[in-house]
Amino acid sequence: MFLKHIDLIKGLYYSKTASLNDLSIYTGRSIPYVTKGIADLMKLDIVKEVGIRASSGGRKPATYSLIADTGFILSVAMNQFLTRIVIVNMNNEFVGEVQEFELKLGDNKDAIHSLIACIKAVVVNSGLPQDKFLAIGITMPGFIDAFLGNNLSFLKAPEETLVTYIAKQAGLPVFIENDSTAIALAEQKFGLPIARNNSMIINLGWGVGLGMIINKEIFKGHSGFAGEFSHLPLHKNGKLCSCGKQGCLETEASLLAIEAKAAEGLKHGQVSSLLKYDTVSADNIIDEALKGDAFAIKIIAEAAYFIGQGLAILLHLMNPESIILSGKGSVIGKLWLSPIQQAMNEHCIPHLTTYTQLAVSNLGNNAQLLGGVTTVIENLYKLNPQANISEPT
Amino acid sequence: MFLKHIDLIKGLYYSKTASLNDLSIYTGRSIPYVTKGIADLMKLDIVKEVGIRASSGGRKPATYSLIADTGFILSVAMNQFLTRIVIVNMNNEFVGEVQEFELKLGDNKDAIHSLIACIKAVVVNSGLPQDKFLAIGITMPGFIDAFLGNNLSFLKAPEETLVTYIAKQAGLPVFIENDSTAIALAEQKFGLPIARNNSMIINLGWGVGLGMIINKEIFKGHSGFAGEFSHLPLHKNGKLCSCGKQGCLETEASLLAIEAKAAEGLKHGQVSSLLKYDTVSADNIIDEALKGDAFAIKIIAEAAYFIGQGLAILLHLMNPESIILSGKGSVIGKLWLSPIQQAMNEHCIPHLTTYTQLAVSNLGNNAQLLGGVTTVIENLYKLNPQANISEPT
DNA sequence: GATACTTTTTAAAAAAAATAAAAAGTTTTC
DNA sequence: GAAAACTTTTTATTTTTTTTAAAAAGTATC
Repeated sequence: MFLKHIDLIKGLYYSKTASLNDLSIYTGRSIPYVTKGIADLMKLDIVKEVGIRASSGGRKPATYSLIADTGFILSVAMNQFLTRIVIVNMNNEFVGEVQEFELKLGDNKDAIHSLIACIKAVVVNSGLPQDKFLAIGITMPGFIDAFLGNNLSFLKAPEETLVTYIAKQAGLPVFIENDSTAIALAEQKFGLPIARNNSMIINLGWGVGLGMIINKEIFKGHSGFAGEFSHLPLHKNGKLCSCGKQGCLETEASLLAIEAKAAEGLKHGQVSSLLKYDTVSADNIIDEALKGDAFAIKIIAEAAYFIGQGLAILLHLMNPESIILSGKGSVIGKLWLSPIQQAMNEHCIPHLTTYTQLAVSNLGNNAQLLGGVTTVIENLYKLNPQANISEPT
Repeated sequence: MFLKHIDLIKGLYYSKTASLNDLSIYTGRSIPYVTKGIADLMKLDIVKEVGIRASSGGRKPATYSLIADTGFILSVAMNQFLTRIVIVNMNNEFVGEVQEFELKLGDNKDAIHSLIACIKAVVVNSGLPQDKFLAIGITMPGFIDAFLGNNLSFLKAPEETLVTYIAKQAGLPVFIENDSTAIALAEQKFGLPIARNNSMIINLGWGVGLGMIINKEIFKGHSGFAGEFSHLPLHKNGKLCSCGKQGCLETEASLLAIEAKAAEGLKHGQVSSLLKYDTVSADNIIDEALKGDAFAIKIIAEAAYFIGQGLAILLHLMNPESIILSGKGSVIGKLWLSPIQQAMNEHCIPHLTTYTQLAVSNLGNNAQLLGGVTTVIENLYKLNPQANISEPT
């Protein structure tokens, strides 16, 4: 009964409020079918009617929404150094503040236990009953095997898959996804309209990630490794990359590369407001660039130009509707835009750039957290319904 | 009645012989539905039962095929210099020989009229009644707007679209497609099994074309320009490309580039069996390379290495199941393979190449012609059925 | 060589979509 | 400014398609 209507729940979740007609279009099913389904969900107290919407001519449609506290999702967004956790209700609203935990992913045998402790703490401190949580969505860097539930790069679990281990410890279903893929999911569902059909989502972070939306769907390639933008062999700089090769794009264009360049510059006597910090972090550089520090702006623009070079290649191959700058680094979106556009124009077939819009995400630093939620929603059909959204028998 | 069963006709065309169960899987419809459909098509004398197939245990299935002379398709495969035309029946068999016509596409105001004359000649000489032809499928280089039916690069028609003009002159429906896309279509339908789901089809010809198969479907991008592999900005050689930029991949790796390099080498005193030709053509180079000429092999290997460099980028981004070398140049497939594989290994993240198979097409020089046929079959639903496969009323 | 297991085909029931009609608004027009 | 014409949503009915079940026709095994 409940499982049959998962697509309606997804449609309502992503649109927040929808009419029967909207849902018929979203699900691709007939209006009578949707009408019956919504009636069922209202009987189960999962959906409620929220009002009548204006019409451009014709009868005004009734609109429906999910009931916000029917269930909650725990979204866990990890990067190399920081883990952020938030609780989200069925109206896609954050419940309480985003909580941050310093947690080093690489070279840290204890990472998985720290992670579980953080998750438990957030669940307990929320004051919400455990059975109100639908599932946990964890998003993080690395080669993720979402099917088996393992991260091939970080967080090895003892003698079972990462997902089953955390699920057992936390007492909740767990789904995992790669951080860049998660950000692409978030942009697809909650971002700009031009990001929905054919879009390249760039994750500006400690690497330069790429999530691809092709024909409205996330594309991960034959074995799940598509979108390795960060390791495109574009430079002959001899710099060794974490992947083992030399000259990868990320050796010149990631936040890590920017940090290194800043440190190098300051050591050689660069004048900059960055000098006031003991050790210069990416966050410092972002802050000072926003305040107008010339040196900070220059090294960001340099990295942006290299990203633009890579994007020119992407443009030739994929001819996307849009390229969206998202992830941690996108909060200084405007600083990236013009050098990227410049590089793209220089390196593309004439006029090819006119078919693709370059834009900064409107999701800010929340993209990855929303991607974790989306990962759960997309996997809703795998949950045993009785365990969570209870169905009157 | 007929239109409803187009998907069954497509399934039978591509598989040549199929059981009801095969067709149910192919069309995604239930067996009762397929059973009724095939019965309908048999009444219309479009399909016949061709026998009973062996079974791996259980009742032997009846198998069905299209009746070969129900209709014919004219496939026209053009390149910069040569146009090849063949008639194909409903069992995907060539009827008569492939006919070749020298026809220059670029800088030739008369090209469209020459083309129409060639088509008319083939139709008349076939001795088949005009109304037995379903449609004409024309495949050629250039930016093709398959929706409107225009080639933005070559063959401008006076005051209407290219498709409507040729259709009017030839008295038959016309569909057009880009040559590399057509080759990808042919590989998808008639090529190796590994080319069906996620495959990059390389068209080794006067340029280096790319047709992408993503999630079992041809991907053309947001505005139809995806797959511009030939113009990836990978070289700093200063060589001007036909696209207006410098250093495109095709300036080093296409048959045109190979011709130029051969001429250059011979002028500077290279020892080679190529010296016996007045002007060296790509066909000569291919021939002599096959016979073992060291110089010919060397320049082909050089070009192949550059293609491999480009493919490394493709591999990082798309993580395909396979890369298929197809098109005119694939007849010397084995000469390309090892330098391409070498370059891919050198420029890819370790192990990434192990997930992708590199293979030479089994369709030889027929890929583009088969692509023209496929273009027609894929557009079958647009035809007025009564005009061609006649339906008893 | 009878029994157990597969696969295909046919028949009956259930589900979903397409169609048609009704209801409820908007906009146009005289 | 009210009636006609047009839109859009909702409800009811019919048709199409799928699902389920059963039968038919083989193959493999002990």
